[in-house]
Formats: sequence, structure tokens, C-alpha cells
Amino acid sequence: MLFSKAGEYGLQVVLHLAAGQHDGFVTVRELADRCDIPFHFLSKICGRLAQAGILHSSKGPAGGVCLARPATGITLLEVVQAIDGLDGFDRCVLGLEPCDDGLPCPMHDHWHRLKEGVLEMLSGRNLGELADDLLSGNTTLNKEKTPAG
Amino acid sequence: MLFSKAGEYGLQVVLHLAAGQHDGFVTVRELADRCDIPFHFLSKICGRLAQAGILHSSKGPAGGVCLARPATGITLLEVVQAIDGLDGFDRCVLGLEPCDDGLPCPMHDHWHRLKEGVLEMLSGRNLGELADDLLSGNTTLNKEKTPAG
DNA sequence: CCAATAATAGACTAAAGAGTCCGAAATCTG
DNA sequence: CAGATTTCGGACTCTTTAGTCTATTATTGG
Ligand code: SF4
Ligand code: SF4
Repeated sequence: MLFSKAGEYGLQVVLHLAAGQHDGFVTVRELADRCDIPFHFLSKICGRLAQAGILHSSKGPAGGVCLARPATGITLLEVVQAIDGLDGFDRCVLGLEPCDDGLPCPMHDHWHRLKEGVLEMLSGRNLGELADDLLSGNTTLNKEKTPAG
Repeated sequence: MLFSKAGEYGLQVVLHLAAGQHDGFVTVRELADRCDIPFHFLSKICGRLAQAGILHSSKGPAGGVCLARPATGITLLEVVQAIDGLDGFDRCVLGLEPCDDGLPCPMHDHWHRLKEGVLEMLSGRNLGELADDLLSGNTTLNKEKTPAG
């Protein structure tokens, strides 16, 4: 709907990483297991995130990945940008040439406002805040819903 | 981003049809030409729209398609529903199981509001109003931007 | 009825997205 | 240094979406 599968996975992992308060590296394998993401696929995604300077990575035993910067300095927007790119946000809803030069179709304004909303959602708060939100206990991320039932 | 290619085409055509105030049938070929959509592809799309009761169609000479109901009784939501379905609107942004049972992740509220916005955009106004908007002259749909330049 | 026309249906091809596999290269341990 | 471990890179397969082609059916006009 809004993000590619790779984008979704990237967000999940980065959120997971921020909320996990690990000190060292976490292996991609472990992340894949925890988040139930195909390992090799996630491998690639982490590669892109590393290249984009969002993750640090180290090979070999005791290696893995971790956030490259303090979580408070990373926005979700960076993450989706690194994976999906931001082109989609410049596109017309109807797939036409962008015609915002004063001749908008009836949907343009509404759509534009929605896009702004998404961008705001992605850039408004940083990973740190979201992680705090997670850690405060009234939110979950893992698929396994509290097995209390 | 938001709709499939087929969905985008469907919206274009239906909007075009509503604004074109044709009395009889319009051939799919003509629609495809005007909107610059692959003919055979649009053929299928119109098929689905016809099955969904949004278009009427007639074979043979002087045949073609036309809106099955007055434009004021058709919403964009019906159109995308007929083509893309509405499943995407029930999905979680992160691709997880929906967990709105009181344990929302930090993005849920924001995303939910955005989805509502899209649905409102699609269902809020009917084809007739949009067509009027088009006809009033301050909006365009065709790709060929006013060749005044 | 006959021929032309246009939608309909379904098989088919092309391209993109999602996911897998394997062979490096780097890093740690001993 | 040897061997285990883990990321990195590219090639590969599978699935879905996009787009093409062909045959069929219904309709109109002569
Ligand atoms: S005005 Fe309408 S057709 Fe043009 S870019 Fe905006 S949404 Fe698309
Ligand atoms: S709460 Fe978060 S993870 Fe759960 S369905 Fe909503 S957006 Fe998705």
C-alpha cells in the first residue's frame, strides 16, 4: 500500500533495534528470526541501510549490525528513503504527469495534503521517541501478540 | 504508491467519462487513445468496471461503454474497490498482523488517520461534482497540457 | 443472412518485486 | 596461520503486476 515489502521490513528492524537497547552488534540472523523476516532478504536490506549510513556493520564472530547513530538522530523518513526512495511522494495519484502548475485536478489538493501527512509521520518523530514509546509498554512490535490469551 | 496501474487507469477513464458528457456509448479504443492507456489493458479494466455495475457496455457498431448510473451516484471509492479491492486499507503500515486491539505501535494512530483521509477523499465527493470541477475549466485531466505554450 | 464492428475472455509475454542461494571477503578465536 | 563466523555481492528463481495477442460472441447495418 504505502511501502514496499523491503521498506516495511526495514522499518520493523530499525524500530526493533532502537527499542532493543543492545550495546553491541546484533546479527542479522537474530533480527530475521525475531521479526520473522526471510534472512537473506533482510541481509540485503541491512546492506542498503548500512550504505546509507543508518546502520553500522561488522563481519566475523561477534559481528552484526547496530544503529550507526544515536536513535534520537534518525527519522523513519531516512529509512524509507534508503530503501524505497522518495519518488513515490512526487507522483500524481492518477499516474499522470505532475501538473501542479496551477491546473490541478480535483484530487490534487486532497492528495497533496495526505502526502504531507505521511511525510510528517515519517519525519516528525525520531527513532528514539518511538523506541521510548515502545518501551513504555503500551505498544508492541513483534508479531507474537502478548501470549497472555 | 496508492493505487495499482490498473486502478489509476480506471480512475482516469471514469473521470474522463463523467466530464465528457457524451450521450451514447464511447468506444474503449477512443478512451484508450485519449487517455494514452494501452488499449487491451484498458479493455480488461472496463470489463471489471462493467461487471461491478459502474459501466454499461454494448458490443457491435455504435457500441462501447458509458457510465451505468448518473455520475452523481458514483464515488471514486467504488471504482478503486472494483479494480484494486479495499484490502490495502485494512493492512498495517509495517505489514504486521493488525494489532489495533488496544496495543497499537507508535505509528498506528497516525497511519489510521491518514487512511481515513484517503477513504474520505475517495468517498466524499461523487463523480458528478468532480466532473463539474473539471468542466469549470480550472482543472485538467488529459496529459496534453494546454498546448498554449 | 452477411459482413463489419466492438466488447469479452483467456492465453501468452515482459517487467518488476520478493525471496533464495552461493561464493567471496573480512573478522574473531585459538 | 587455520577455521569458524558473519557480512557483502551477485546471480538466480518464484510470484505478482503490467501489457500484448488472438479467438469468440454479440450487435448493427445492408
Ligand atoms: S493535479 Fe491531479 S492529475 Fe495533476 S498531478 Fe495532481 S493529482 Fe495528478
Ligand atoms: S499498531 Fe502498528 S504494528 Fe500494529 S497494525 Fe497498527 S501500525 Fe501496524
